[in-house]
Amino acid sequence: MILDVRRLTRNKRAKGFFQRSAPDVAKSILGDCIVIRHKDLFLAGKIVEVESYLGIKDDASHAFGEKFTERTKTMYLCGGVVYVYLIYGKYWCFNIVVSKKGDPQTVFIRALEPLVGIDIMKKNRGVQDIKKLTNGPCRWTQSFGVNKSYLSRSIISKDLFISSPYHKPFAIVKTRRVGVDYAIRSKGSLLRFYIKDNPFVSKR
DNA sequence: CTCACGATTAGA
DNA sequence: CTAATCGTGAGA
Repeated sequence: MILDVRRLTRNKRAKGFFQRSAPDVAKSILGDCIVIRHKDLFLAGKIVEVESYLGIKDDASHAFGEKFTERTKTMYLCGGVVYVYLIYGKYWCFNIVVSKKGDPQTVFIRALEPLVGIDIMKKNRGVQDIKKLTNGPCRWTQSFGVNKSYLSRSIISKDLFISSPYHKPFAIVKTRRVGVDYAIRSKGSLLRFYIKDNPFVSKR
């Protein structure tokens, strides 16, 4: 399968795709590619692991109980923009805001399979092992050079978009979300989805 | 202004 | 298993 940027651009996901519930978007985005322009080159990876966050009623969500702060206000925008935040003082977590304006649901991208620009990813992350470039939520963002400047950016643009250039059939595994045991009420919900047997899914 | 902490990772 | 590391948010 040849994956050039032209082909990726032709199959771009449109605005309406993101105006649905987080679990719906999360499941249908599996197997898609995320494409990010890095300087004058494009980086791309296949989305192999995601989680959905349900917003106001989800006690694992930053927007639980209608929490509205400088950080979370982006989550209340209309679906189709990026929500990034810094964790542990050094890593960036990348989410896509979905659903309608005022309903802060998000899809958290946890792992990719590297496709285009692998040499740049190695350089950005300072790691040579391809298996460790993108197999975690803050590993792939490091490889792709994601930082605070991505906050509130559109996920339907020339330099940053989701593409569905092909879809080989695959099985989807549903599990509990990772690292949200503090969420008494929703920690047991099956809101994490990944492609069965894909070697780039993050380790527990 | 102060201070506890995290949707993780690397390393012992 | 634990330390790292700092912006954010809640509270004084």
